[in-house]
Amino acid sequence: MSRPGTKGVPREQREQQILEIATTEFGGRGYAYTSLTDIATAAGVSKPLIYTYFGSRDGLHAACVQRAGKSLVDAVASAQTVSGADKALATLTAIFRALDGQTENWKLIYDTTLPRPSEAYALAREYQDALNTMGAEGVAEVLAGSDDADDHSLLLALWFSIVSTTIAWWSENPTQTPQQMTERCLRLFTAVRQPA
Amino acid sequence: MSRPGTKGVPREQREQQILEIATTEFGGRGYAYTSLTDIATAAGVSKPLIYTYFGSRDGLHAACVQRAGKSLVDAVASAQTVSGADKALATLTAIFRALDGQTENWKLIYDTTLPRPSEAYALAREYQDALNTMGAEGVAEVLAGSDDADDHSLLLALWFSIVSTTIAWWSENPTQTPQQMTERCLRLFTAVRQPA
DNA sequence: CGGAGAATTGACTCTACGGTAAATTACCGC
DNA sequence: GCGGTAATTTACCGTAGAGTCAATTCTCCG
Repeated sequence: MSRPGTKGVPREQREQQILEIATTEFGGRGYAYTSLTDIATAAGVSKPLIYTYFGSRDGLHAACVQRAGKSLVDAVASAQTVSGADKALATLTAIFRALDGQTENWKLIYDTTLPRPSEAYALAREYQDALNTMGAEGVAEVLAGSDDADDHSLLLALWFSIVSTTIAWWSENPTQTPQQMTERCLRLFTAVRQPA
Repeated sequence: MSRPGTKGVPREQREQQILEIATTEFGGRGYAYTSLTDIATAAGVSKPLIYTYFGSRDGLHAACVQRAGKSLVDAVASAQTVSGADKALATLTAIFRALDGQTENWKLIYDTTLPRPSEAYALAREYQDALNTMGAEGVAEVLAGSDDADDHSLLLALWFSIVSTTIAWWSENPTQTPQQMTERCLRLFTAVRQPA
């Protein structure tokens, strides 16, 4: 593309730029289908530069995941109002508000093409669990009477996947506002609750 | 490994053997992380043989998906008793019974590492949809009053993911019998229904 | 103005994988 | 027994992607 030699962009700034693009790429196509060459091209930068800054493909990916994960956790935490009843639904609402505009981050953290097991998956999983735990309290409430560990385990997994699916649905129907999503979920929730 | 020349195994039989092994490999590690060399080695057969019989990696994968998909659809269809109330739960039960021993097939059809979009994904998706539709009737019932298409769309996606997640959980806790799974789901279902 | 160090790249290596060509062996009908 | 055909392999090609080396240019400080 262009000649070698510095362009005067300081490292910190380039790193941020690369992280943003890489997050979009990794999140969009998935880890398994995103090559460093792809990212370098998209970022308008050469491959060796990425290596000098992030060490390896996995290093870059890890950096993206950390950034995205922190951002999501912060957003959800600060959006979470301590509502009394129906904590689960409140958490969903918080997530919807927090996610407005960070769907790339979400897709990165919940990338299903990550190899399992792997370092990359383990790291993403940490943030998944962190976000998960924020909703777990309300979920555990539902099974207050029971002490069956497997029941809790499965219900948590289900909660997990419900959130993921809803977000995925949202990112395929992006015209929806957080407000609308909340209302929609409330409708479905109550509909399911009512005996048929 | 061994010298060329036939070993007297007829084509049909070899094909079946390869299909079985390939299903396990594709289903286990995921499409994105399973190479033909892996499969050939696991099947104790050479790569060109697979090409002669299935044409390409995608050809082999497609054959696996068809086989697995048909088997699953058949099993679920025949296990599905027309119970009156709570069709969704009945379908889940049917799936649990049908799935006993075919978790490999399930993992293949619901492989999340498939590239999207792609022929391979489209085919797997067909069977996902087919299985999905079998439960969809009960799901639609829940929203009998509403005609909001988006509501139906999201709820269907959720149903979808609930089934997937439960199966995934099961395949990580394989000591559970279908009976136990059914009871567990019933417990969770009623627990969620009761207002907290 | 000169040079040290940061920023940046083109061009390379190595490996793994999808796919192919051609040769080899065993079986089966005549 | 013999030739045709089905079954099967070894050895190879082309490509793409991870990772590396050494050279080049800019900036900024003295």
